[in-house]
Amino acid sequence: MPYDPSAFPPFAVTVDLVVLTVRRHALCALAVRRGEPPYQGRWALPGGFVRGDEDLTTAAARELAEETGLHAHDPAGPVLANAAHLEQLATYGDPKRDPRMRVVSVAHLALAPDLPAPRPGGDARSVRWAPVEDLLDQEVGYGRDGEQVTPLAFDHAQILADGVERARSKIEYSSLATAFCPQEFTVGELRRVYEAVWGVALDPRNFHRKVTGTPGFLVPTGGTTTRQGGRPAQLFRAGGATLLNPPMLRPEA
Amino acid sequence: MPYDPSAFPPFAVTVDLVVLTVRRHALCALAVRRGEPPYQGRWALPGGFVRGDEDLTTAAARELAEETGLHAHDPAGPVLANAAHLEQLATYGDPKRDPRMRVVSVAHLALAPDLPAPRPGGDARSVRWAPVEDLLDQEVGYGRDGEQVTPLAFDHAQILADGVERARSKIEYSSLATAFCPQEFTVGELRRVYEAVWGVALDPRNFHRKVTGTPGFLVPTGGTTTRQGGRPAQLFRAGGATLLNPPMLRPEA
DNA sequence: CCTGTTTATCGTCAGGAAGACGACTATGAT
DNA sequence: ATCATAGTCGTCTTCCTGACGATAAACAGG
Repeated sequence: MPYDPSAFPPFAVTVDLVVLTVRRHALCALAVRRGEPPYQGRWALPGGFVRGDEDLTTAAARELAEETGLHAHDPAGPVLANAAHLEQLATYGDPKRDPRMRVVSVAHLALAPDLPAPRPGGDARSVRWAPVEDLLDQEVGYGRDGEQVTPLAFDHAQILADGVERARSKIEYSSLATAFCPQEFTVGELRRVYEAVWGVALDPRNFHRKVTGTPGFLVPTGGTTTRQGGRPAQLFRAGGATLLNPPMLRPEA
Repeated sequence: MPYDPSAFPPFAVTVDLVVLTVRRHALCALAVRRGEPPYQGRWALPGGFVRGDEDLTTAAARELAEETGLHAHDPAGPVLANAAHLEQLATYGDPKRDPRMRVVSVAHLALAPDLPAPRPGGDARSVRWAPVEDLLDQEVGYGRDGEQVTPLAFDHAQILADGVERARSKIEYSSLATAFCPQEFTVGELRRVYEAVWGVALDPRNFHRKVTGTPGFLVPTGGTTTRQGGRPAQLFRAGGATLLNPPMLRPEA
């Protein structure tokens, strides 16, 4: 394949973001409202074009920062307060996925703690956190304020579903669930993350035994807190371990 | 983002293939020799441009068929003799990964049984199966015939490493290892697949208990065969189950 | 102050799965 | 006949999990 610009068709390349967080015991995703056709007025995943001199991950981190103010977590860099986990998810390139032109979208998955000030972007009406089950509802779904939130534009329902499935399976065998937690958190808060992402109830005693017994998963900080009423809980931060062995088992049924 | 062709830079989009098989107890990948610059004469992964009206998976399947004669396995279609598992792996888009122009490559992973007639493509000198450890050797590596096979062109060493890691982890919790086997195979042959992919030795008795005790993994065909000398073994084919629960545990250390 | 409620944490017990490994079986090679 | 090679069946111990009782430390309300 010699270098011949006419030998290949030009593509537009975008990054789309599945940004997940846990709010009020529910797994939520970031959605933006489209201002122009196609799919004008419909909700979509945040994203944008990759620039000519930009790496894919860089483009995803830039879009993430623009939409949420979150920084992608750099393992080599300093520990940031507003850091989110960011990884590539999959690439979607159906010739008809965008009616305007041939667009290949490299979807990324970001996991973020619940933002203390949930002010993603400047325009509150055009960006929102929505429970993923509302966004993925097969029937027409409505948000808390009664606004229609589905179906998502383009193939974004498929992308979101893939991202949710990736998150659900990845917290089984990695310590990624801590990406949904603030820097310091309790075992109960971590358990509620698992419960929200998986949509199941977990036994608090067995969960406590499992996470505290896995070396490198949690590091006690020494402090204690009462955040939900009840007995104060120990505070932990994420340990260095990234892989959980043996994994956290997701209840079947 | 209104439709404005000048608002985004054009990209070339390619598919690259990590085609893996098990030959002579070693995990091998398909490599092609480059005929033109850049990296002329170096080995690379097979791949090519995505056509203007083509889905990414379709493009990968087309390249796979062109290079190997293998068909991508379609779960809805008939059972083909020369069927390989094909899935998207990851996308690589560093601005400098191709010195000629901006190329985004959507890498795919294919798993194939050892071909009875290992004649991939027409030109035997330009296509070969090479053990992945030779291709990934940090030092300059040489193939069986003493020919230099590393370093691979472009970022293909990274792509290959990612594909190998995907295969290694995926056979843990799925029945994907059967994709390396012919339609009918013995427990011992399946075990040698695991041993080759993971590079470890497994206990034949525990392995036998595990795979025959997992419902839906293996279906006995009734026949028996002696392929390696020794007592004849039962023949099986892959069952319908795709997920292994509990998973096959990869020995640590 | 006392009691009930909530959340956290520790302990116990039975069942299942896996690693280590002995034993037996059915072929081919010498 | 004997040995080597592979396949298959069992046993035993250990570890992990799920189910669940019990205790601890906070708060709310009478």
